[in-house]
Amino acid sequence: MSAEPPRISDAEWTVMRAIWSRGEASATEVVETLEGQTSWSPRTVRTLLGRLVKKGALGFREQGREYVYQPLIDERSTELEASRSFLNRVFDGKLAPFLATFVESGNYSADDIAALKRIVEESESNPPSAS
Amino acid sequence: MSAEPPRISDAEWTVMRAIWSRGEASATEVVETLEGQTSWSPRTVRTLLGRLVKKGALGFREQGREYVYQPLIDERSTELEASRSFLNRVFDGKLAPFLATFVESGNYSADDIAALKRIVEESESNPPSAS
DNA sequence: GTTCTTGAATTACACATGTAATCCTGAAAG
DNA sequence: CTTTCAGGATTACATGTGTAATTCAAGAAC
Repeated sequence: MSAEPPRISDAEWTVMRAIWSRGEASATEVVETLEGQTSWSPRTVRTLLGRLVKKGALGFREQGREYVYQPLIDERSTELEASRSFLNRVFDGKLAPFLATFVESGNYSADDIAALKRIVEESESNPPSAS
Repeated sequence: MSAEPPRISDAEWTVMRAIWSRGEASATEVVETLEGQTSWSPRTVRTLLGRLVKKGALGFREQGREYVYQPLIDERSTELEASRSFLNRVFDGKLAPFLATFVESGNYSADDIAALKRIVEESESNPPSAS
């Protein structure tokens, strides 16, 4: 029934995150948000916005001479899909080896540990299905 | 000093994992390994092997009429780099939101929880640096 | 009203990627 | 020796991606 979720490229993720974080945003606002984060020309940002519209990731309404863009895809589920696809590609779909490799390298923070703890506790009262 | 680690594409990851899992492998062996996992033509597999050599991800030695390919890049560090790059793209580099989103969806196994537990315990005796 | 400006739409362009087919060469088969 | 075959090397080709420049049209400024 529903179409496949569009594939979001690397650069496009940057734009989507800017818009998700604001709820909606005009092209100019996106450009401003991304200055300092990237060194893209405003042209480039507009190109990416256009591509995201064509892909069905963004919609827009006209506000005077400008477009105000809003997400048509859900942040959480898009992140989840990307996570799944990443784990499949690199870790055969398994979370544990990802954690092992990642954490082994020391690339995590106290926040991350807190998140882990919460997850472990939760899972104890509400166990997942088998491996 | 050392060159940038090569970017490995989606299809190339499949090939790399096949070779890492065997230590080294001839083209024919890789093709055989991937039958059943993919529906690629043997041509395609050979193309990917060639590209990985050109990228510096694989080396080879001649064995009779065939090449035997071996990894030139380390599995762990390549995985780590991919993980880092993924987290940056999708989760602003932060592990905790990734875990939250991923685990919230129920996409994890008892194994994963066990891995989490181990990590939490370890970190208690050996805390990470600040966020 | 004519010109300037600014957005959106269209076009550009090289390199990456998925997915092979074709070409070339040396070894195997006869 | 001549023909065949199997591998590697080269070429193909549409689509995606990063990164913009150019064009077009309507409102803003004279």
